[in-house]
Parts: sequence; structure tokens; C-alpha cells
Amino acid sequence: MSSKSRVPTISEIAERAGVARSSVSRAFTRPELLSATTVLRIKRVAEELGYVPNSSARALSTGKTGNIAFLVPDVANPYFPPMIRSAQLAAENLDYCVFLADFEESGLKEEKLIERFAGKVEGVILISSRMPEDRLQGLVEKIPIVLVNRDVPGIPRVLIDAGSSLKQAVRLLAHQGHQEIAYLSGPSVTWTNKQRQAAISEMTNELGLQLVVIPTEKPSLESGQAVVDQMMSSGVTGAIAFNDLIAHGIMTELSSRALGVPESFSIVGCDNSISPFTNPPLTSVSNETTEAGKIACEMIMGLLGETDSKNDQITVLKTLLIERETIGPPRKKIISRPDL
Amino acid sequence: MSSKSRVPTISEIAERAGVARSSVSRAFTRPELLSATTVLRIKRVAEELGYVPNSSARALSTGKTGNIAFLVPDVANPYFPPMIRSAQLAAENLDYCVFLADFEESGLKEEKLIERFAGKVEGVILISSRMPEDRLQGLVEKIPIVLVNRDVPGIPRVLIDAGSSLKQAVRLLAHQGHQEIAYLSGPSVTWTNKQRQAAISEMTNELGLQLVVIPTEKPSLESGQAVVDQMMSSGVTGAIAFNDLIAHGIMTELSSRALGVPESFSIVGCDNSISPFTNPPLTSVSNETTEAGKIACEMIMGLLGETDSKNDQITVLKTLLIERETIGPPRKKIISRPDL
DNA sequence: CCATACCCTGCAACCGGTTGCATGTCAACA
DNA sequence: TGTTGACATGCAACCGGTTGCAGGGTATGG
Repeated sequence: MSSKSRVPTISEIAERAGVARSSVSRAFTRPELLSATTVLRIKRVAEELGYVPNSSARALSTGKTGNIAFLVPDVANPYFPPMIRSAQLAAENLDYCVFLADFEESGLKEEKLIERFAGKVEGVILISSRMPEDRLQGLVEKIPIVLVNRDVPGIPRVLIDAGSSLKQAVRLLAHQGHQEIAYLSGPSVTWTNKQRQAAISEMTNELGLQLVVIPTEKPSLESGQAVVDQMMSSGVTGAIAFNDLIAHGIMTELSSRALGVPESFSIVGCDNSISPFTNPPLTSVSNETTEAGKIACEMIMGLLGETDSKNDQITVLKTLLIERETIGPPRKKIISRPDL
Repeated sequence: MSSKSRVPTISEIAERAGVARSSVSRAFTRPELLSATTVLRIKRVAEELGYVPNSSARALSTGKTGNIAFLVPDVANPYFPPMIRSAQLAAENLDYCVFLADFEESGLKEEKLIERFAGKVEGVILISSRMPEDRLQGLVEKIPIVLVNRDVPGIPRVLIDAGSSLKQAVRLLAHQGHQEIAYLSGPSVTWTNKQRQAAISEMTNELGLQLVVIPTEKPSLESGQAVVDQMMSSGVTGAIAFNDLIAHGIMTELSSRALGVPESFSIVGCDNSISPFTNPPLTSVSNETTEAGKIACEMIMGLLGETDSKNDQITVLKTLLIERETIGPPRKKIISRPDL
């Protein structure tokens, strides 16, 4: 405490510059109302004293905090950081500051966080929200909200549609001769998982392939490793995973059993997060998370700036299947041996 | 706008509950000063009306915002997210909210950001700060600061010391018979890079190895790929990279030239960020970034809570060399062919 | 030379809480 | 029954900006 020098206030600047407090305020917020010389004098004094406007006070009288909140299920999941980054950068360009919070994949925690932020921010961006739809509907009455990867009518949202790319992946597998493939599913409540599964299912039906859906505990490497037994004994010759982490878990587990990819098994990831790093490089779906973050941020700003923006706008981002080296022809039918 | 219902204020609650504004305030901040029945009544009314205290107003009168800022060089660098996450979680437990900002590896931007946050937060955590030391010294007079991976006397800091692990890596390489190794250096201004390079240099000297330092443009995959030519023509048989990304860039580039790791070349990464994913798995230095984030946060809280905390405390975190599969004996002397 | 308008600046109320101090009430004790 | 003190609550100033309105000064036109 003792060391922190007190910051000067508008009053001290006013006194030093021989003007009214209101003039000081205007010098910073609406300088065109003052004569150029006065502005200059005030600014010089302010500079000398190291004046910085108190943003709490400003927020109190204007009602605008200049902040938004960005809520994600898991900061450490490599899917999110690029999105966080782009959103933050976009916000910053408009002189907004962003709070970041991790709701740990929990809808309850998500709700608590929103409550806490309510008074501090002008709007909230929710990534892959786990909250029940009716709660979201209620919330949106109180504070501007933008959703990413969650589809709730009436709330502005940006969706990353991996569907078409995943369908293409199915086609590719079929083309190589695969007849039975697996989908290693992600968090069942999420829009993302539902949407991915639906797309894959639709395409396997269309092509007459057999699809077996295998749930995973978490979208993590370990969960991928854990389901390999189940997957192999199901008799499939290829698989599409909810995300790269799961796909890579499977690859490492197969590798430890001396089963090569794609010679013994074909695998496709999603999100293109770690797929460039794996060996062999994982075929995966690239999505513009960076773009998504930016757009979400712009949407929130639109909501804030305009008197009445239409609040049901929706942006759908396309994805791209990045073909690398983990798809090949199916191995000659593996005799499924239920080994545990 | 039209849709957002106005939030009630302390005055309305007071009126509805038939008490003074101060009582409403106390009901939330110091309920022990009021009778239990009064508190109950006020809280019920508040609940009904959906009252949420205005945090700008509170911050204005108390001088405490309940916020801190967390500044990182690059949010998308996989090194940082776990740290961000743990710091945020720790802050949240003490009812603090955290701003996140990305200063894009620029000391100037870093300084601007701090300025912007100055009025909004009670303290700042700077990760791998690029600011000149004297600026930091000046800043710390104005606002509580904690540094991570930057060593400035007089400012509380937490350092992750990869030195001993890197020395061990050098020993390992020497033990395998390597005589000439390279260090692919990181951002030259950073404490982290200086410290890593110094440790490696010290150990190569001690063991009588030849060390060649090769600078990289950025600590990224692409930069790693870009320096392979230079590295190979320098005649070294093994290398230690500033981080995993650079190391992996080298691996992929070598792989594309049909040079296997570790048969043709030995390589060690640092940070253990993507090393578990690579193939073959990259030997790397694991550091407790999660712990670092948590500790940094606790330090800031100490600074805020105490009337006079000693402001030169320093925590050094140890690291661990994770031996995987990218170190082997040197290939029979490669004739250095300056191929471009 | 006076009227009008415009430009600049000051006054004072206001944003929504917090908090030191004063006041009132009531029980306990002498 | 009067005194004392603890407890509960209200009053009003204050935190540091913002902003509608009023007023003084100067330039412009008649």
C-alpha cells in the first residue's frame, strides 16, 4: 500500500489547470466541445500528474463498463485458445476488455459465472454452452448473449458446421472399401456432438454403411485409448472421432499394439488441433475457430452498439476436410476376437 | 435495448422493504450488523426483484474492483493455456474475476494493455514480459505486479527453471556419444530463452562438447522447419530446441527428407506441450505451468490482501526431463554438404 | 451601435453503492 | 425507577466521473 502512489482525480487536474471538473471530463470524452487551447492545457496537466480516468466511476455514470465476458468449457483444450485469442483481439480493437472464465464443462458453473459477471460486463459470449435451453432463454432477457456452437432460436449464434466435411470423410472411407465404421462420440449434451453424429449417421445410411457409435468418457487422449478394445471388437475397420485428441489416443493405443495406421485401421479426427503434429499426420476436419471468435465478438458489439439489432442472427461457418495420411483401404476382415 | 429489463437498485429494494438504503447495503456486505429478521426481509425483496449489486458503484466507493489482469505473449501458444486456466480458477475461488489479454510478443503492446487495465484491476500478472526492466520498475510503483518467467529484483515473481533438466538432456546426448550439438534458440529478449541457453552452454562447456546456437524467427513449427538446412550443414548430430513446437518443426522437416529420428538425428524439446503427441514421442522438459499460474495468482492476492507484504518474494519451480524416444547415438559423421 | 447567435465553460445533479456517526430502542443492572 | 450500554437502523457525505442546462463572451449582421 505505502508504495502505491495515489492516482490523481479529475478534481485535482481541474484545480491545477484552473478549470471546472466538467471541462476536464470533456477534454477526454468530447474534446470538440472545448477550445483547442483548453484541451491542450488540461491534457498537459493530466499528463504531468499521470492522470488515468477511473473506469469504475465512468462506468457508474455512463452505464457502460467497456467489458465483455468470454466463457469456455475448458481453456486448456487446444480447440479454444485460438478462438479466445481472436475474440479478445477483436474486442480490443473496439476498446473493450475481455474477462475469461472456464466453466469446467459444467452448466451449473456456467450459470454461476454469468451471474457473477452480470454487473461487470455489457455482454457475454458463451462457447459450447452446457446450460439448458430455457435457462438461456431467460438469461437473454437480462443481458446480451452470443452463442458459439450452440443452436438456440432467438439468441444470436455462430455455428461451426463440420457436417459436410464429416460426410466427405465417410465417403472417402466408403470409397476405400470400408463397410463398417465407428463414430467415437463426444460430450453427449453438446450441440457439436449431436450435429457431428447426425451428419455421419446420415451419410452412412445413404451409402449403406454400418455405423457403430461408441461413447467416450471425455474428449481427451486417455478416453480415446480406453475405447480401443471396444472399438476393435466391434469389427469396424475405420473410425471417425469427435475430436483430434480422441483420434490420437486411438492411434497411440493401436501403435502400442503394433497396429499401424492406416495399414491396419483408418482413422479421422476433427478440429485440426493437434492433427498436424501426429505421426502419421491425422486426417482431420479444419474449422475456422479463429474466425468464429472474431464473428462472435462482432455480434456482441452489434448488440451493444445498436438500439435494436435483430437478435436472431445466425452465422454458419464452413469447414474443410484436410486429407493427410490416416485413411487407407480396410485390412482384410479382422476376425473379431473378444479378448476381454 | 428494449428487451433488457432494467435492474433494480438498492433504493428500490429499500423502499419496497421499508428500510434505509444503507440497511440494504449492509444486508449484503455486513449482515451481522443487522437483525436477522431485517436481513431476511431485505434478501427476500431483493430476490423477488432480481437485485444484483452494481459492481461499478461498489468499486467506486470501496476502491476495490475485484478484478485482476492476466497478460500473455500469445494465447494460442500451447504453453500458456494450462497456466491461464489454473490462475483463473485460483482467482475465482477468491471471488476475483480475471481479464485476459494477448500482447502478441510485443513489449509496447504490453505496456499499452497495462495502461488500459490500470483502472479496472487491482493487480496484474505478466507472463514472459517483454517490457524493459526500468519500465517495469516504474510500473510497480503504480500497481501491484507479479511476474512469471521474468526475473526483476523488487518485483514478486515465479520462475520456471528448466536449466537443470536441460543440463541433464545435454548429459544424455553426451552419454550417447554426441560431440556437437545445436541449441535452437527462442525469442532472444526473454528471460526464458536466456536462462535455457545459459544452462545448456554451461553444461556443454563442462563436458567439452561443441555448441552451436541457431536463432529461430519465432517459437513456432514453421521456424523449426526453416532452420533445418542451417542446422544440418553445421555438422551437429543432435539438438535441443527452445520449445516443442520448434523441435517438432525440425522433426517433420527431417522426416520429409527421409531422415529418421533418432536414427539420423537426436532432438530434445522443451515445455512438454505437444511432445506427448508427436511420433516418435519427443523427449522434452516438463514444467509445472499449472502450478506456476496458481502461485502467481496467490502472490497477487497476497499483495492485495496484506497491508505490507514483502514485495521481493520469488518462487522457483523445478522441471523434469521426460525421456521419450528422440535421443539415440549419433549417426556416423555426416559429411556436411552445403546444399543451398 | 445594438441584436442575435454561437462558442466555450461552469454549475450542480446524478449514477449506485459504502460507511462514519448519530439516534433511538430496549434490556440489564444498580 | 433511573442509568448504562449494546444493538439496530437511519442520515448524509463520499467515491470520481458525466451531462443537461444556464450564462458570459465574442463575432457577425443589420
